[in-house]
Parts: sequence; C-alpha cells; structure tokens
Amino acid sequence: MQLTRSALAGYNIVNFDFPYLIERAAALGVSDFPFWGRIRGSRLRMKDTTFSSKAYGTRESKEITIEGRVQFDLLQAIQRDHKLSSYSLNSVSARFLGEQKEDVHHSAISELQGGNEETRRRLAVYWRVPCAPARTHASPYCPTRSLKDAYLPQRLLEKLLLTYNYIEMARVTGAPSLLPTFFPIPHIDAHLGVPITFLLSRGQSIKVLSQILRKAQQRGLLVPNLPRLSGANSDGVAYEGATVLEAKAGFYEQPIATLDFASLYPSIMMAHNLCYCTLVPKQQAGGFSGEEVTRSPSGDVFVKPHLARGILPEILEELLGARKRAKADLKKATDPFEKAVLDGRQLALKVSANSVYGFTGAVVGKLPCLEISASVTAYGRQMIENTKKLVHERFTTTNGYAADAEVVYGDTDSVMVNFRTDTVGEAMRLGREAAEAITATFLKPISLEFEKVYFPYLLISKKRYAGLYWTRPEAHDKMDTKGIETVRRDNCLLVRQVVETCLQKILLERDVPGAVAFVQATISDLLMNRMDLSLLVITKGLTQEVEDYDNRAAHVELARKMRLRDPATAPAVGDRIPYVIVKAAKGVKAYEKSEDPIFALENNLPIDCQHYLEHYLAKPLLRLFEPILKNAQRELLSGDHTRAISQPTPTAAGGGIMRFAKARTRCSLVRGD
DNA sequence: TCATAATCCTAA
DNA sequence: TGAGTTAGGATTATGA
Repeated sequence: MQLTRSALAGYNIVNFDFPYLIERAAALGVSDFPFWGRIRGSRLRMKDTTFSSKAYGTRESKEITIEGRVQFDLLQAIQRDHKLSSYSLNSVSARFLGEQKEDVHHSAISELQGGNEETRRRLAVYWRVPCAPARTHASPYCPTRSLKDAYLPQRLLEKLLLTYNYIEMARVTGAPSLLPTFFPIPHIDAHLGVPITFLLSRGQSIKVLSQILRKAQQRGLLVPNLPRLSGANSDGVAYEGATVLEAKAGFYEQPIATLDFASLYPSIMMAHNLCYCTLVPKQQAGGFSGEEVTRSPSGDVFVKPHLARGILPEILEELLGARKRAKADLKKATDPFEKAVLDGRQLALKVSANSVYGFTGAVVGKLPCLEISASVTAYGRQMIENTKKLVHERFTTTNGYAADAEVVYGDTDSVMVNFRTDTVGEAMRLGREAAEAITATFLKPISLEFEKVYFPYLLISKKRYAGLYWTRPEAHDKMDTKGIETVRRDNCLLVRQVVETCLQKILLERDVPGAVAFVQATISDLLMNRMDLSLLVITKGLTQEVEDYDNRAAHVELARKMRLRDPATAPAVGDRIPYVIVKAAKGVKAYEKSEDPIFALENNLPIDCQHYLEHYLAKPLLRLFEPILKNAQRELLSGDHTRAISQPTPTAAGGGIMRFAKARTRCSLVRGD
C-alpha cells in the first residue's frame, strides 16, 4: 500500500488491507486511527455493498469513504481493464512486468535467517507475514503481505500508465483535475463530474449520466428523475440488436477485405439527431411534417436538427472531435509523458462515446430510452444490409471488374469481402474504392472505412475466425484471432496453446501436415501422462452465490466443496475458480470430478486425461481442421498416438503425471495474494 | 438420442 | 448518483 498526499494505492486494498487495518485498530482500541481523510476530524466510514453489472459481474465489496483521497486499488483497475484467467498479484505481475513474485514458505525462515546478508534480504522482501485471524472477506487473495506486495502495485501503476488513463477518463467525463492541467482539453469543461474512485468502483452509467447532466445544465434543461421503468425484466431482451451476417465458413486462400463503419452507433445518433430531447412521442408524431421530423426504421420519430439539436449528438460530437484532436496531437508528440497522456485521453474519449448508446438501452439504469437504442440498432441493421447489397451490385464482371465480389461475413458494423483477387494490394485498392463509394450513400458523419485485409482467412462460424492481418501490401501486421479457444480464458492452457500453434502453422507457415503432426504429438503426450498440470487448469468465474445456481456445474460444485474444507479461503462471488478434472469411476458427472489444482497436487490425485481429450481438445481441433482437411477426424483422433499408457490406479505411487507436474509447477501454482 | 435450458464468455 | 446493450457459439446437465 502506498500513501501519497492525495491517493492510496495498492493491490486489493479496498477489500483486504483497509478493512483489516480498520478492524484491527478497533480490536486493539486505537481510537485515533480511522482518520485518513483530509478533512480534520472526519472519521472514515466503511460498509458492505454488492456491485452487480452484466459487464463487470457480481462482486461483494467494501465501500470505504475517505474524504479527499483517491483510493486506487490496482486489483479493481486490472479487473476492469483486462480479461485474465487469474487476478492474483503473482499472475498479474508475471503477465505485465515479466516478474514472478516468489513466496517464502515458513519452513525456510530459519534457514534464511541463519544464512547471510542476501538470504536475510530475501526473507525481508518475500516472506509474507500472515495476518489471518481478523479476516472477514473470503477470496483467493491470501491475507498476507510482503514488501513485494507494496512494490509490485507501484510498478504496475507505472507500467500500465494507469495514472494517465484514469485521470484522463475522469477529465473527459468532467471530473475536477486532481493534478495540474498539463494539457488542457479544448471545449471540455473539467469542473463537474466523476471522481476517480467512481471509475473503479461504479459502472459505466455514472460517466454518461454525468455528461448528460452537465450538458443539460449548460442548456438550461432539467433531467427527469424517472421512476423505475415498468416491465423491466432483467433477463429478457428489451429490443432487437445488431445483425450478424451469415458466415460462409471456410479457409480462404485469397485476401479478404474488411470494411468497417467508424464509431457506428455514435455516428448514427449524430446523423439522425437521436436524443431524449428530440424524441417525438408516438401520439404527437402526426402533428409534424416530413420537413420537421424523421421516422427511424424502428418507427420512432425524432425532430430534425434545425428544429432542435439533441444533447446526445452534441456530447458525441465533442467527444469524437476531442478524440480526433488527441490522436492528431499524439502523432506529433515526442515526449513520452505527453504521449501517455494523449493516448490515455483518446482511449477514454472513445470508450466514453461508445457507452452512450448502451446507457440509453439500460432499462435498469437511470435514464433508459428504448426508442433511442432501438432506433440506433435498426439504422445499423439497415446499413449493414445495404452495404452488403451495394458491394454485390457494384463489384461484378458485368460492371467491368475482374470477378464478382462476395460478402463472406459481417458483424454489426463490418463486412468481409472476397473480391476474388489474388493480391493483397488489389484487395486493398478495391476495399478503399468500396468504402468511399458506399460512404457517399449515407448521411454525415457516417463513414464506412477500409481497415484491413485478412489473408489467409479461416472463418469458422459467426463470431469465430482467424487470419493474418494486413494494413499494407508489403507485409502482414499480425495474426488476428476472434472468438476461438485461444482468446477464451475459460479454456485450459493446453487447449489454448495447441490451437494457437496450429493456427500459426496453418496461417503463417502454411504447413498443414506440420500442424497435424503437432496435434498427434500433443495428444500422445496428454494420454501418456506427460502433460504438466499447469496446462490443464481450467478457470471459470463464479458469477453468483453458490446457492443461487439452478444447475450443477464443475466450478460451482468445487466452490461448494472448498467452502466445506476452509470457509476462509474458499472462493467468493466474482472470483475466478481454477480447477482440474480428476479421474473417477465411469459415468461420474464432470461436476463431481472437478478439483482444486493445489489440492490435486498435494494429494496426488490422478488427472482424467481422456476427459481432456474428448471434452476440451477434440472438438476445437476438429472445427479448426475441418475446413482444411478431408479426413480431419481420422487424421487427428485415431491412430497410434491416441493409445493411452496403462492407467495408474488412483492410489499407486507411480502416478507419473503428478510427480512430474509437482516438480515443474510449484512456482506457478502456489496460492498467492 | 435429441431438444432444451442454464451458464460462461466473447464480438461488436 | 446502483447496475451500458444484444447476438451468438460452446459445453453440460437433464428429461422426454
């Protein structure tokens, strides 16, 4: 935990360190302790809350009020900014700092203490002082702290530029500047709005609402305090969303051009003047002429901008205008500090603009207006269908082009076009031509842009594809993967690594036989018990209270089991639960075979390798290879490599996998933080 | 065996 | 001043 003049920073401080310190002080009767704020005599206040949102999940949390100081909990920031399989300080530090935090076990203390200066230093730095008794909040974050626990968050803060990014977000949503204004934001008045602590502890709504309130005040408008919208059913769907075009699955060995609408939903709201204050109630719509109002494709009516300019379009215009300037300044900037500020700012402005639409559709929110959100998506659906149609109509041999173009896929604001050319450069040229021609058919500021070419392109299904990503004809920029196992954190590392390697071999090296051989070797390793346990750990989020689940699932049952073993360290709502599938009698359900990896390790439980092959590896690999290989099933999943070694009985000491795994995974599997 | 519901996570 | 949205694939449990 770091204490500066106006901020407190650390890892999991809000739910562990602060409550712990406060409770200990109370237990010890240190009555002058809980005065950390900058208002003399004002005691800090703590209460339990449950935060729940679809995007951030449900989490129990402490809410601590400390006047005049920002509480910057790195755990909260990283949970919001990054989707990871594990949020332990150890794993996060390894990921972002390339630095593992080594723990010192208590059995090594006397040895280190009796050693030399270096071993004593190690003890001081790494030994985590246990402080379990007063623990009140169950989570995988171990109630111990070492010097490193203070030092690593500081490094993360700097490395991830969190100070810049969060202060910029606070500023674009209108918070008072906590630091001197190094680079003022033109047209954005930074004197009303969202405190940094809100950015970490509350949702998206507060940011949008803050902007609406500020703009309404400028205009002299009042924002109504609406009663909870009736008929707001939180599990159903309130209105129709975007169109996802049919995916023509396959392995494309021709360049596929991608056309994207830039900031689609914000630009729709600006182009059509969609706002609370421009909406014409259904029963009054008849009283307006076509000169005065527009009817959106969902049938909702809005007045045109010459009669009344909406607040939302104006906010969006300012946000996107400011972003354009930030990006231009970023291009010119040379000073690393200025660059960090500007990049944080352009990101904040983009996120901010994109959340306005969602805010209008949030029926459980403060100011829902489904006429706006339903109109936005309806315009969007019309636009993507139109774009597809225009591509098909224009790029034909009849019109003098070398081939008939085909839209092979598209999602919400993008279309993927096969112009049936063999060169990336030609695909780019046609892509630019299409973007320009189609943009001309839409109202300003709607803009269809050519963004990139995929070549080759492996389209598996809707929302799932991979390809090499080209923005210039000379060389590809990267491999891009969407929705496939490699980008999903609920798969074990083995599956992610195998799929990733196969994609590389197929797309990059163009070596399909090599990919097949690799799969066979991996399956053989798995079945021969040669797989490191750390590769087999699956993680899933505990999204609600264990009791509230309607069915039985592996991670939930494990959470239940762990609570019986030790309530203090059992997973809590919002935590991610790591587990492995261990061997059991035939016919036993998967949810009865899930086990805590550390428990499995310590008790030498054998892993159910067959289960990993059949349930986690086989299908993803078949999906990957089916568009490429004639006999994927036979080549990958039958033959010598699928023969398992004679399985050790659960009690046998010779569980090769466990001994092997234990030696190799001690560092990465220790429970921490 | 097959359809369905619950759940998780991702694309946009 | 509590909580952005919908679409969609995949896995698992469950019951007809």
